[in-house]
Amino acid sequence: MAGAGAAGGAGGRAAGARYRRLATELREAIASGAYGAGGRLPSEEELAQQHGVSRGTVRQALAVLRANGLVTSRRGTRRVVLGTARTQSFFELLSFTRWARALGEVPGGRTIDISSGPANPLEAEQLGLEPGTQIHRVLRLRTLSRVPIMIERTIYPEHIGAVIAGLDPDAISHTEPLADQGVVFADAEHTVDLVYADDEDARLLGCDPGSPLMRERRRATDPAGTPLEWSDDRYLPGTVSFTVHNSAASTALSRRRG
Amino acid sequence: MAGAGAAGGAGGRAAGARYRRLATELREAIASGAYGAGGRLPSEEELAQQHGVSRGTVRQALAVLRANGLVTSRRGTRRVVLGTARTQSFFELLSFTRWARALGEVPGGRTIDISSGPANPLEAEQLGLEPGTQIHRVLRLRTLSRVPIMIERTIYPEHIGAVIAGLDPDAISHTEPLADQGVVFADAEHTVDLVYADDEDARLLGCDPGSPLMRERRRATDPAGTPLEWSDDRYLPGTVSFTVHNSAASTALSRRRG
DNA sequence: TGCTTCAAGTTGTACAGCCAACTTTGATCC
DNA sequence: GGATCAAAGTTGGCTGTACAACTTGAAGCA
Repeated sequence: MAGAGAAGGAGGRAAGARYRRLATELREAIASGAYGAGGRLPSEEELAQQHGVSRGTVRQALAVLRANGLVTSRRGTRRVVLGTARTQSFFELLSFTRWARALGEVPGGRTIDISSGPANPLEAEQLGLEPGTQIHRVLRLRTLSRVPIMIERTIYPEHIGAVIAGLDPDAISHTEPLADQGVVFADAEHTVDLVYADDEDARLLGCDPGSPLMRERRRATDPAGTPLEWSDDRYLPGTVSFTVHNSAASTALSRRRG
Repeated sequence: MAGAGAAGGAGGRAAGARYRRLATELREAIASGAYGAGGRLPSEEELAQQHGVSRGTVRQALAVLRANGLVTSRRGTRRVVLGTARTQSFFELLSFTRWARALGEVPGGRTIDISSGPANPLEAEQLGLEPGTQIHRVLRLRTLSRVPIMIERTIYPEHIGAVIAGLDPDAISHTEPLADQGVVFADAEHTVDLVYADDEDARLLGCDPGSPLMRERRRATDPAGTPLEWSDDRYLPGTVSFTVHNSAASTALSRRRG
């Protein structure tokens, strides 16, 4: 069996690459407590034989768990289980709706304003376009179980905005219909800081002007690096926190001045 | 030349693994604009020949850049340069001193209080110890160019605290001496949210009690997953922001309720 | 012009093997 | 009893090979 290939070879019953499926299986096994809290994983060789794959494929799967902070990884000893699970996915961070549902809460959204027009220089830079290019703007109030939580100001390039504009105005999720239309979100950059509510923020969120808010600014791109959306989300205090795992091996987090 | 091995084989002049050195070289090449903004990288095969390594090693190096959000990565086309550079390292996030120096500012620290004693239940959980175990506590005011920026409350398990206690009280960095003593920081989990200054915060930072602060709570561990420190850092508004890059392939960021 | 088809180029996935570096354990020795 | 050393076990690192999946641009055709 030299060179089985990705989907054409032996397995091929489910979707995705073999190592991804293996990573999911291992994540679920850990979550179910199969190895215990703080327990040791089987050796790479054992896992390879158990699942009928090569050691290289096992290592790819384990690298995923490692990056998510689920297991340790050091030379000389078997891997140790750290967190029992972290179901959080890339999309739960991108989509307010997905996130809320994963929490077991009821997401809501009221579209305050929707418009399109030429991008000002700032907006153009955020979306990597030339100033004056047509863009779409959406302002929405987001709720959890009918309670206002966050105010969301998003801008889209024209080809994305056209899809958004065609949606049901009462649609709760905007991200999911995009995915259905074949728009692929691949990367995102999130910046978190503290700002003070302006008059519009205060009116919509029901707080005082000048009161503090958690701000998350986000730029999402497709696999080619082309910006798909840029958003400025402002949360009422006490409603969210952001958690990051990083390691000496792979760092994606940074602290910035101001 | 089948199976050259890590440091024993051909190269071996500098420190670290071959793919890490290659990743650094590529990062610097990108930062210097060698491939232009938005330019294309050479193919994996070309890079392999240019640097005298196998394609597998090139791919390991590129995976690092990918995780840092420096380049795209999609099947069928050459990689495209995204960000021009992100020198930020794991340690600049861990160490206030390292971070400040990378910014070109002068870091300062005044130790307000240092003590040791048995851990209360909360502290014990944060460090993964039994309640009542001896721990060390440090309270410090951090400054940039003599201006107060942040208040830092850190606790250490005994074996680390012993090293801290032996330091010069005026030492600016605590993390760096630990590294010199052979303490290896491998992983960290950071949680960012918004809190209101208590009386102590306000007195030390020179703000009003109840005024908003950015809080970063951090747990750092060694390669085996054993906690080395737990810290609660509170920044004055407008002094910092936190940025994260994540992708559908590897997610380490999550948003949480409250 | 506009469309399809094809071929070349590039990255993704998977396999196999080898050695190095490190951890742990147990045996040996003093 | 305690320190030292050897061996086994495990992960890290690197190479080589093969094929699949995808992107792109050019050729060909209507």
